[in-house]
Amino acid sequence: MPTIITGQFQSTSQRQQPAAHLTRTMQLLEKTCNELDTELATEISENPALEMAEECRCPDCKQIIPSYPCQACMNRLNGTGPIVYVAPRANRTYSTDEHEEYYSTDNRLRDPETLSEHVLKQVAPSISSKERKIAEHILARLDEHGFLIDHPAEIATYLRASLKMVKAVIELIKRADPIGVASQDVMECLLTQLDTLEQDGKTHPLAHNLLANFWEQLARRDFDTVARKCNVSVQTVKSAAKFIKRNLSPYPAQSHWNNASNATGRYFRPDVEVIKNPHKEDGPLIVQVFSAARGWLRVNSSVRSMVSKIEDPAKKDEWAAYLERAALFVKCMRQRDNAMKRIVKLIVTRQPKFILGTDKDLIPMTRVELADQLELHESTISRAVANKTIALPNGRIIPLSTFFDRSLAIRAAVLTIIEQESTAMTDEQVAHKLIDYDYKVARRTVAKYRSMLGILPANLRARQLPSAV
DNA sequence: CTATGGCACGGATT
DNA sequence: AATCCGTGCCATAG
Repeated sequence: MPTIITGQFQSTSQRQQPAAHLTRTMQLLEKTCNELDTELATEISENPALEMAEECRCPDCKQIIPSYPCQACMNRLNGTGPIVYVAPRANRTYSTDEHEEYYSTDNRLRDPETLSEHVLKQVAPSISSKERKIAEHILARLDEHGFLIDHPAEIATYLRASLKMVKAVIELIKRADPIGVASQDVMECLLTQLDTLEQDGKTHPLAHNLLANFWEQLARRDFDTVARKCNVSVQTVKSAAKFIKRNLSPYPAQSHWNNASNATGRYFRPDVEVIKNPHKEDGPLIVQVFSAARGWLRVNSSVRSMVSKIEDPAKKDEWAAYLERAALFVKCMRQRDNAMKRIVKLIVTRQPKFILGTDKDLIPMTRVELADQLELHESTISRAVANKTIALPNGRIIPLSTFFDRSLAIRAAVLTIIEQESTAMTDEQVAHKLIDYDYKVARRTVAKYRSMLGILPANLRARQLPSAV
């Protein structure tokens, strides 16, 4: 068996590759490390010729090593850009303090669980099976903020349930952990949260009235008018507003996990992790690409030697097929890991400032550029990046696709401009200011970015930016 | 009259 | 081929 660890696949048609290898590798490439885990488990259980050795081997040089990463390979790579290596998920070294928390207490990293599952778990025990079906449907129809898309009546018709029952289930869900989830709008959500707080005895006398009747004025911080109409002092109104801002969150999904861009969830355990060099402060970044579970995946050698001794031809074929399949799987798995490694290495090499710095340090790049440079097909990059997440040294876990976000840096610039403004700037003015930062965008586009950032328009933004609506 | 947001078009990206 | 993104045009609110 020739070794394949250095194998790369070419997009050129100069040599017809066996399709099975290629497609299988691509399938594996699409999977996140969590999905790969289950894939691997079934493959191993179905195929006796495949084994997961306990010994720890370096995926690069294949030497037996005491722990990841392979010291020899690290030394070899030292000095030339980031150190990137493939690591099994279970075996982690480099547990600096800040790094350790990823795997223990930090609840962003518990097992993957979507918002829907999270809520369903809470309400399920106390409802009937019919109600449960309704709950499932409702939870499947939440938008990215955690609001209900459909009208309750629609749901009732669709599921042929009574409107009363649907409403009851919604009420129940609204009281579950991200309080206010499945509300129909911001207002309903806030009121629900306030209600729950009141039941706990924590409340502000003015809060309810303010929310229900003076939301508009509150949003534009027009405290004077409110104070006059309520017949109380401005100070009281301000304290009530402060109470609201501190204790209530307009978007239920956001309080649950801060990354609003993924309503589908599964953004918890990263596929890639970048950490600072624990030995040298300014040393090369250390990057782990997580692969299948633990240990060293290989074809079981005792099975192989046994097969050659089998007499019965039918039996022999059967086992030979197992062997072949195992070899294929191992090969594809290593190709997959190798491709991931190369891609991630290039990304990290190109974006050190973003990884260590902030959003505005992101250098725009496209998948095509990477594909050219790595001599891979652009769809290969797409697969490798899709649905994957990366943990940055500062603890944030973001989608790998963020690196290909054309406008992230500009949005960051918009944010800083507006934060530093003395008087509220119109979109036009912001657009003009952006030229100083070497960004040329239309006024309309600034408006889009602004709303993406959740910043109110200039006329409602007299002084500061409350993060509401 | 000005600033903004909705709609939709076209070009780039995947 | 499908999707995403920036932008222009136009209606509307203040």
